[in-house]
Amino acid sequence: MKIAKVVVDVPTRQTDHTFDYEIPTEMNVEKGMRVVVEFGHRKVTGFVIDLAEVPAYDGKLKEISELIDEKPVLNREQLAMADFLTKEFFTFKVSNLWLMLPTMLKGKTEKFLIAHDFSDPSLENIFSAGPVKYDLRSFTSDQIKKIKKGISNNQIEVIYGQSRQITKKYTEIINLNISKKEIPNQLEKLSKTNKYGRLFWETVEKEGSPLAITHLTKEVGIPRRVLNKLVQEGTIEIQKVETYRKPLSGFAHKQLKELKHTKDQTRTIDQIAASLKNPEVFLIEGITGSGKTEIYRSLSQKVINQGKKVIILVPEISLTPQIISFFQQTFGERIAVWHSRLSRGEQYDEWRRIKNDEVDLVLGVRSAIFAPIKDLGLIVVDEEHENSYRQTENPSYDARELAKWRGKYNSCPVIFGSATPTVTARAKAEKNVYQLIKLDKRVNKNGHLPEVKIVDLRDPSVRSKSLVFSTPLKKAILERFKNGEQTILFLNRRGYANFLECRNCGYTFNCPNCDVSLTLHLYEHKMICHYCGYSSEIPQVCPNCHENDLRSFGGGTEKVEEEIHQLNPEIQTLRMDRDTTSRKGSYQKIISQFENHEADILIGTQSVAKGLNFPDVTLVGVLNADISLNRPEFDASEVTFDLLTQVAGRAGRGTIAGNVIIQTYNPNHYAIQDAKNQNYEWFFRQEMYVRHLYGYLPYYYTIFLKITSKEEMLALKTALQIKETLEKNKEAQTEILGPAPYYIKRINNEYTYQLSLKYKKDELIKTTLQEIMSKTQKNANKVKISISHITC
DNA sequence: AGCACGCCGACT
DNA sequence: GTCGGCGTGCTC
Repeated sequence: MKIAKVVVDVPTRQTDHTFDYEIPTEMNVEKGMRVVVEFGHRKVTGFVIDLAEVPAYDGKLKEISELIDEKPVLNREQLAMADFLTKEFFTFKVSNLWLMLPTMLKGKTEKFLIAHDFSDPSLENIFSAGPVKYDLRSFTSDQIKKIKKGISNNQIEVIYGQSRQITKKYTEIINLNISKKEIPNQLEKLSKTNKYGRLFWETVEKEGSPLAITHLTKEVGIPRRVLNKLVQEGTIEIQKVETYRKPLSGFAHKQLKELKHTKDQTRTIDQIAASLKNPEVFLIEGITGSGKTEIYRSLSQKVINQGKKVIILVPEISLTPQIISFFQQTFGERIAVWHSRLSRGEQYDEWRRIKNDEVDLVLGVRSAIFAPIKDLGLIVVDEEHENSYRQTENPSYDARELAKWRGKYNSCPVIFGSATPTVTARAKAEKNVYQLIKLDKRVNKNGHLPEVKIVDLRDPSVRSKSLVFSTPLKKAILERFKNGEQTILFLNRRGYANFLECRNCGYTFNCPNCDVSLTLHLYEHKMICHYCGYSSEIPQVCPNCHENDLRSFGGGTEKVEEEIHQLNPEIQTLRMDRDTTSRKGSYQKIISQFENHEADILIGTQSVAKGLNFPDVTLVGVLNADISLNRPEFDASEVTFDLLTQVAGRAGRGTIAGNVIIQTYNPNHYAIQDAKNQNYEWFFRQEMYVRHLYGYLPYYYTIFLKITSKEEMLALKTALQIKETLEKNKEAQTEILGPAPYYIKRINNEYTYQLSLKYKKDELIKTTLQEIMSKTQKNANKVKISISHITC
């Protein structure tokens, strides 16, 4: 008997294993194919991840109902990758398998109903239009009863189908029915006045066939009717062929001139090139402008020349047309891009190009690490410190961990590159787990680092009437405006104010569902909770004492904008935060407006800190460096240091030197001091000391368990039970901290308690966690448990 | 009795 | 995730 081991598309702990199905004799099933199987009383999609001759299950096996794919959609490496993810990140196998497929293939098997008998008039208007999706929520209980009855007496038929249809793009091309040698003959036969006929044959002679019809009609300018006539004559034929939707088709295709490498670049390239067959990890610690991208390009070329392939990961924000064309200039059509702005069709076609071996290099974001590329010879993770490489929503994973995994699997090097590497990565380099390469010189020697000044907000002499600007920053802003230079202001908080208080009675406005204050958004005229989305009107008087003496605290980007206008109404501002960039294209629009000097000041959150390049910006103001510093996360200092270093890099990119002003209540904090001095190595030493002191990464791995319930005591009780189980099944050195209330205990009326596990080496704890997850599934609707495993 | 509702467990 | 089985408790 031929048996398929199937992972069914039912993402729960209890079904997170394979189910055996018999393969019908005529069915050609391979590993990595999707199938439809009967599972209980319904049909679901499943992945065949293994084949066997003997069943592991005692009961009677069902047969596979349907084969979805003619060829495997997942290769062996991807199946193994899904395995790794399940073990490392405690996620469901199916969910991990789905991660590897383009959206267009992510269809579920759904139930549809067709009525054959409209004897019941109330059913007629539901079913007269054809098959109806069987969704209990869309019917009334009365209708459900009738439908069930209809199914049992065969008046209604149940069919199964895939929820998403695959679309392909077709292009019409012309094929010649005559040989090329006969073209001069054809030309001679034409009458003098037949200019389109002449144009057609001349084009075919010059460009060869087949030719796309759109090319002939749009670019060459031959009317369709002329082509139709040629078809009638029998000299040509029109054929429909499938073509790829190419996101790169609009890009210019100029040849890259050979770049001269600096000594540093040559040294780096040689060092990595010497171990292209080893699964080594290199960490390039290179300041901005040290020419890392050219190193990646040059190494990719070497790898591809040896017949191998490359994945280059970059953060979403860095995947700009410039970097795409940089790689395209060398590799032309043989590259694929992968990012969230691709349409479903483009994504599917890029995926197929990669799978069909038509691509040597994949340039993409986090999820590009799943690309089905064969014969990997190099993996690059640029801006290694970016936390966007970690997906926190389920199924969670870390692309950096996967990069290392694929490096080992393919026995090829992995390069992590950053100006400010994660402390964890840098520590591994210290222990020679990674090979450290430092680049501390700029390719363009004219670039200069901006001068960074720290303003101590505790100092009364710098305080002004303004809630958001100190006197030195205010002065600097007005100066730049006078000189016609541009300024970027960074504040990691959107809205107008994050706090509203009655000065008469002290009443504060909190979210009714969460333990947080409501944020005042003047632009939308609402008080909004940033955690659950609750919103209410902006109050005019205090609901407690009815006095009209409300005051706001904790300014956000809207407040900054308002104060700028109060400072000088002539200053033009642009605001870039989640509220102004939610619409498609709005992000790009703000950038180009600022580039064209339509505004003097760009105010924004996170997004203004990263990757932008405005040569005319000479001042960068960080309004409150403490917001990210005070976050209750173990890596708050690291994130702050990275952020400040990045923001500072936005100033003085042109010919005029730049200035950076950082406002803070913690002027002596090492993260702020080291960012001021742009001294990564110093920061690394001090952060390592702190991490050691508190037992955090990289000294200990950390697993966070969040236990959430609508009933607070149930959450706490479950957390305590889990702790007890863990205590009994762990290595001696593993520490379990908590349960402690999550830093916001109540979100959306659900209470969260947290356990933190710290360990150096503990395989036992992982199995214990898997067991705990499957046991507590029983009252999953009352208590939710989520695990996050921090490895980088 | 008749049913609505919630909980539980099986699913190859 | 989804559905059937089963116990509980409410209504007629």
